[in-house]
Amino acid sequence: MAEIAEPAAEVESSCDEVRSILSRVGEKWAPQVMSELHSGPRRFNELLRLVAPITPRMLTVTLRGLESDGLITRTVHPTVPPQVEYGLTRAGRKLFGIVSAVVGWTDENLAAVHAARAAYKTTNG
Amino acid sequence: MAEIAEPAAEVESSCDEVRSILSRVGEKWAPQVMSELHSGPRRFNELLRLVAPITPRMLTVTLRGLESDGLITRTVHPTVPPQVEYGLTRAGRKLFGIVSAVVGWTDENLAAVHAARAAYKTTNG
DNA sequence: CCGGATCCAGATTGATACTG
DNA sequence: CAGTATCAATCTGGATCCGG
Repeated sequence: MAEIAEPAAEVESSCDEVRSILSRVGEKWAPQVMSELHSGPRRFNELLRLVAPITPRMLTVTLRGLESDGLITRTVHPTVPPQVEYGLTRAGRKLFGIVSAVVGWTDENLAAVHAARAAYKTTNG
Repeated sequence: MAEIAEPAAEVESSCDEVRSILSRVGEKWAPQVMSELHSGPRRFNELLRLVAPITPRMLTVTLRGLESDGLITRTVHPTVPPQVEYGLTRAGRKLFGIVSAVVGWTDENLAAVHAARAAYKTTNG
């Protein structure tokens, strides 16, 4: 299992890959979508309601992005009306665990972040 | 110490804050800058060389962003010529630990990511 | 030496309406 | 149900030149 707080020496090596992942989960709606899928597989319109007020277009874009990086699966059931189910892959679940660590960090450091922002605003514009 | 793989229930609460942090460390040059500062305090032109080929403007923008969130400190030494030293704060070091977890994830799942991208390209675009 | 100011191209996001 | 199409607005990163 991946440990955090490792000194990290090889940030340079796969640097672009890391950034692409960081950017992916940093997209506007990605964390919420992954969070909902972490509870279990969901269908398009379920996500549309759960991740409100996301638009259909942005949900599609977000899902396609996550799918293209192998973080979620898209399963089409050839029924009438059509059913499409989205779910986290194993890799996606692991990555969401790390995102959760960022959530934990944010909770712990929220005061510090706000203080820094206020101080920055005071010092500068 | 923050543990990863926590189920994460409160992603909604501080959701915007989490996203702002995710976006911050997902900025183009932020991981490299934090990586260099993790080794110890650096001056502007040192970073300019180490994080090449970053431009002065983007280094300034990146440093200001990280500073405004309390992830790095900016210390001006009133000498001639002026010296400015940048360093990670305690919160910044912790957050970089989490970023390192993403680096680890990327190393472990690089093959899966590439396979997913290839498969996605084949199926679609 | 350490940036700031200006201008610009491309990427991201959103509102709205429509379809197999 | 599960998306697409189109248009507009905003944000981001970069090139270049300027200043304390």
